[in-house]
Amino acid sequence: MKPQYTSVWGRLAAEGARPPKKDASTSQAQIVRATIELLDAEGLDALSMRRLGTKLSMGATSIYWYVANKVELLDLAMDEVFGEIALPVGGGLHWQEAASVFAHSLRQALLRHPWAIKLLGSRPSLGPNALILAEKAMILFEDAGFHGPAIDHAVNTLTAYVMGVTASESGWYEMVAATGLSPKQWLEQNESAVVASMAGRPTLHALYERTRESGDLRDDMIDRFAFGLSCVLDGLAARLPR
Amino acid sequence: MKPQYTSVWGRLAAEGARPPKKDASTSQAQIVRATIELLDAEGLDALSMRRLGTKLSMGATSIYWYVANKVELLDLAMDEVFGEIALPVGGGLHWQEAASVFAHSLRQALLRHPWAIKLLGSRPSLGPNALILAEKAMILFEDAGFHGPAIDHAVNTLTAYVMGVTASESGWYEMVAATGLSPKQWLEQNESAVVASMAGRPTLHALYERTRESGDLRDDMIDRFAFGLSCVLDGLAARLPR
DNA sequence: GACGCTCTCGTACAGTGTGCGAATGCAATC
DNA sequence: GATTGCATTCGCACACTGTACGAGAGCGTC
Repeated sequence: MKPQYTSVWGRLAAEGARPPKKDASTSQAQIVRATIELLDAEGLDALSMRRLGTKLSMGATSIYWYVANKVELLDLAMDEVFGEIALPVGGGLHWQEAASVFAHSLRQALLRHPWAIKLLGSRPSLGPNALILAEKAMILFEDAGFHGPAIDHAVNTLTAYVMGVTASESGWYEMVAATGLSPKQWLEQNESAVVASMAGRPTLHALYERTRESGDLRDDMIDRFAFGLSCVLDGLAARLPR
Repeated sequence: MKPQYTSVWGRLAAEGARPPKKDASTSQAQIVRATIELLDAEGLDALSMRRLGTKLSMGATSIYWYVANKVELLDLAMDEVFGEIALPVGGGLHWQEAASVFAHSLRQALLRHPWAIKLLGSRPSLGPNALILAEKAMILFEDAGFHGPAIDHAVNTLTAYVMGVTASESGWYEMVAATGLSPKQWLEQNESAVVASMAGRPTLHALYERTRESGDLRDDMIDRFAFGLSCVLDGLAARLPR
């Protein structure tokens, strides 16, 4: 039975101490950078190999010399995003502060690259930057005093929360952006529809009113994020063995 | 400026008290049901209008009589999933128990329909079942004693956590399933690659060893889920005004 | 000059979502 | 019963997708 590679990383590792083949790897880096630019600017659906090729002034199929296929390219782009995320470990910070920095950094990276959030659910992250980050996260909670499986559980709880909030936040932004309206305009324009659908749902309706009247929606989102984050961190602290 | 509909729900609400046109809506229900069957059985990528058409014994383009386009169809399917989720409210349960039931139910629904998790990040959920669920969730935390924005924050914290863990859990299952191997086999087969990539990352490596030696991976996943869930619930409880 | 290796790209194939317009079937009206 | 009109189906076409294939270009080494 031949081995089944499920990602770039598996393939690379299996090929052994890979000869980096300098030119090829720098070209690959350029391709990945262009990919991220295109994704950031126009979204996941706008990325096609042909468009990427013209952006790079090369034929669409030439890209395949540096990259096995489109999902591998996306894996590489994802790992680049993981490289942007800060996790200050070993700097004398209290673990809750370090975890908070990490959480905010993760959220911001995902909001900067909304396409990344859609890919997160699709495939596990096993690239070098993702592994470095995972290792740092585990060290963070190990130093905090967790042991054994609890380390893994703590890391997962925190990242799961951040990924979850950020996914819905970014989904909301994208939907609004798709109409070309500002969030405030969107709320006003859809007022009748939303209100109608909320007939008989007073609690939801009250939330809608609060949202519509609030000042800056981005600020609300940050408050919301901070609320949940402190819940998670408190819950983790309560599970620290003493 | 003509209104920009961003989803089925906006369009339906704007069309006013819609004449349900009985035949059409039952056919739409059949289409949605077939869609979900196809998605469950073969995944998001396998859903094409042509395949769905043959499954329904109709031409691909006939589907467009009942459904405006593919993303609207997916919105409808998503809302069906929301309909499967239990949230026992007003039954005399302690709020933490009810929240826990909800969390497990949400996780299981998403694991039953792994495609749904990938769509969750893409667009906000505004279908009728989603709204009912949101309303129930807000009532749950209102009854628990939260006030004002904290109600919304509590709901979001809990659902964000569940969505986040479940996304990575299901991503892992999908990746393993794509190789046709069992999770145990996958770990064995990829041992050398994984271990190599974890050189110099002792903490991560220790996690890998624990995972590889553990009995049932599904059980581990449930433990992990329960750990984070209790963190979140504890954190929420600590924020209850008293 | 001949080889081999790295790299580019044109062409082609099978597939996608969906707009359009012609065709069908069926119910109500004359 | 014939005719009209509407609901519904569907074949075709278009522009587009990822990528396999194979022909070629440029270049360093014998």
